[in-house]
Amino acid sequence: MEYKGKKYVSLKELSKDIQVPYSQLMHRYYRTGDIEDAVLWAAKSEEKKKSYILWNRQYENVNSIALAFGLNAGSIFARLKENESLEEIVKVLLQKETITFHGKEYNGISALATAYNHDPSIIFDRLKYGFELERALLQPIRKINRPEFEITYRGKVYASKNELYRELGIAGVCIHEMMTNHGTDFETAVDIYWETKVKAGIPAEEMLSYLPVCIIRGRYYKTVVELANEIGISTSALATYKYRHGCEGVIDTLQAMQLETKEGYILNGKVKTYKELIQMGYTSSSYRQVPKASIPVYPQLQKYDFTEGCVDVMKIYEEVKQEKLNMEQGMQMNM
DNA sequence: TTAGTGTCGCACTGGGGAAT
DNA sequence: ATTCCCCAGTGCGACACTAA
Repeated sequence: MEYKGKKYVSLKELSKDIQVPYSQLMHRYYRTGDIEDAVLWAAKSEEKKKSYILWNRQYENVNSIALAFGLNAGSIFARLKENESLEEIVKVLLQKETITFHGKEYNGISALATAYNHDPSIIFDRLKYGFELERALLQPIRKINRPEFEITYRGKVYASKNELYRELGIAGVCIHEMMTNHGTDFETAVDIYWETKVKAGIPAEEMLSYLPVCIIRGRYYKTVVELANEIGISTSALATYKYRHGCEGVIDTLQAMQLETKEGYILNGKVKTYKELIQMGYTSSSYRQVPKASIPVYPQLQKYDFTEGCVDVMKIYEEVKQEKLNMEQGMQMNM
């Protein structure tokens, strides 16, 4: 074969001569039959491989690096665009652990975007075409003027779906996910989110990229794990109680758990359980002489108030979702 | 409480079209 | 060339639930 005017007896010889990996060259060449293209492709693949070498270790892609170091891949991507070395990026990110912007720490770009009341998708988009964080977050979003993107929701006209997301403070991914996971149409998906948001008392201007499990006096709990950790109870205890007692949400479960009491025995001013008394040498008849008292099963919960300012968002969401899905089904039945 | 199980959704990723 | 828009994924860890 011939490459750049020079003749070679084999691909192998060519690969050796121009220092391009043989297997990639062969792979491409036998599919396209174009030697120029194959060389470019093979060289590029080699270069790409090299670009993901970090501390003498080869990675498939940025995602695997992010995974290996517990970092946000998006942050690495954004910095790679600034031509920083991979080493430097990871080092810096490892030190910070989270994304720092204007002196505040955020757990990922998505959290940062919503903190600035942006739909994360537009921030991802902007980063994709090279915006730096500052610009991506602060530059106003241009108005668009394309009638084909216009959409009407509850009588109001929005220039695009994205504008509707911004106005209602619901990230597009939420709507998209609802549509794919529950097979709803666009309007029903928006209805479900919007109504949940309103009923939960979350202001429209607050952008949501997820629904919190619950809100307790202004604090959003993203997961049950987060809540359980904070109040000092295991998630399994919470889940089991909920399951066994048929509770509807996390808040009513906690309320019920708070009221749960068991028999205790007062000994020298301290509360002992039946089991402890037996271990201490009491017999099945003598322990009955010890004065009894009713004590809470979950003492760690007693100091919390789960009624005032508590919103069980997941419960509201489930109710609204069921109602809307039934309504949608009813509509289809009538048609 | 731990273990098992199956599902879900977070946080992107990617790619194309068109107005600006 | 840039910057919006749209849609369509997707990996995998986190999750809820259940049982023992």
